Amino acid sequence: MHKGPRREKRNDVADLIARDIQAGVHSRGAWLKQIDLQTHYGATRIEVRRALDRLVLRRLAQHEPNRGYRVYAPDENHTDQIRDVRVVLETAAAERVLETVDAVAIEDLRTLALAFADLLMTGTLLQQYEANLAFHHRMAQLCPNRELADLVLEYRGRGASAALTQWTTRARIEQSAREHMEMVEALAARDLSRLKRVVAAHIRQAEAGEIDAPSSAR
Amino acid sequence: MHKGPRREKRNDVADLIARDIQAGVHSRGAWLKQIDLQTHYGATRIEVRRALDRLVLRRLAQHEPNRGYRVYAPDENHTDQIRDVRVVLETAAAERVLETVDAVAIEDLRTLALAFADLLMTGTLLQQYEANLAFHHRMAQLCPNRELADLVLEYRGRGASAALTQWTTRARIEQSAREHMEMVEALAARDLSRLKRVVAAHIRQAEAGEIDAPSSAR
DNA sequence: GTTACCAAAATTGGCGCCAATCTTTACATG
DNA sequence: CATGTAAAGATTGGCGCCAATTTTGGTAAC
Repeated sequence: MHKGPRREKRNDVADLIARDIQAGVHSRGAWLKQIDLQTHYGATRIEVRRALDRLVLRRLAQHEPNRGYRVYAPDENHTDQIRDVRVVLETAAAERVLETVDAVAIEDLRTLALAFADLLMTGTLLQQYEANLAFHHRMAQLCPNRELADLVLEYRGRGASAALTQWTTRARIEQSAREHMEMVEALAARDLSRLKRVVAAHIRQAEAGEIDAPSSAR
Repeated sequence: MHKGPRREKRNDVADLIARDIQAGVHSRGAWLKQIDLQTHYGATRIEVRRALDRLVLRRLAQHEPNRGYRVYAPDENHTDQIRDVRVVLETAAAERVLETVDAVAIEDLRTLALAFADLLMTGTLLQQYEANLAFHHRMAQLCPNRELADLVLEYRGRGASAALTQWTTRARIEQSAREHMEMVEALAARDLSRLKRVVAAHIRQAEAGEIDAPSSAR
């Protein structure tokens, strides 16, 4: 387990630790000792240091000189703000997707949305997670503004992943699957306001009606 | 010169280099050689490396393994995309500013806008640049979503700075000053659509009429 | 004159070592 | 038994060294 693939450690270590922080493996306030991290993640000392430095920039850890790094679990306020930013970015991206997408790409997306829906019955959580990721990645790729698309994907990795925190009930996952389908339908119908509404609701994990005011998060 | 204050080198070196990149000291595409940087900024090798790593995360530099770091050099198409992202971010931020700003803050902004306008006659380009920066920094600070505000400021540093590339004529700078004032007026009048229009026009450096379609940039 | 190739120089980037600092333990003192 | 103090241990974090790689400069061959 401790010897994953060797490619691109440069980003990976920070992402792995970030994932584990959000999954609760490292409890908040706990010290992130460099020795533990290098043994646990199979990384070298320098990679660990770089990762810790990046976690500070992401506000997932804080640094106390000569003491070390400790987990700084994002407070509720902060995660709300990140979610708010995601709504801004993804609705803007969706708007640009809608303007340029063609029928082939829409069918492609529909296939991915259906694949996710199918896995609700038969798949493991990991498979569902990956199918969900595939759908959103494809959606981002359809955004003609690559810069915006990259930013969307970057911020998807920030807030706690939905698979761990928000897919609490089967009903909630099924709701996500329905929202995927509705995005595809809105794209096919070129219905911009509907698309933006469902994208925002999907991120906020709220009913589409509740999220009309794009301002609640402070 | 090479012995600045010793506090908090951890962030400072990256910020110093970032500032110089935006000021044009390091031309785009140029190699950021570690030895040059440590002599020029009076920093150690490790500080330079950390700074370079952070500049990559901020997308102000690119890393090529075993070659080094070079100043990020977006092509024209990419620059358009970054500008498009800035419109998305700053209009969203402006919307959130409008919802929470009070009369005192508006007067504060008006003072900064007037200070910029005054410098059009009397000030140097550098003073104008800094007054412009002060106005936009204050505007960002008024955004209750800190994450969004930080992202706005980060993206202001990407793309070429307006002072060097877009303030080509006196008329254009005066237009910028007028737009600052109009933002203040729109805030005071709680006129959201007007505010968004002028913010978008300000970024695109186009007349407010031309930019209604938020989609032109690919 | 141009191209191919090889050697030398320069640069990056990783690793180990060690000093500085903080924490813990042991001990002495009241 | 509590408390203050000093030594020992553990951890971080910086510095120098060196291998890997690329670029440069020079030389020979065509």
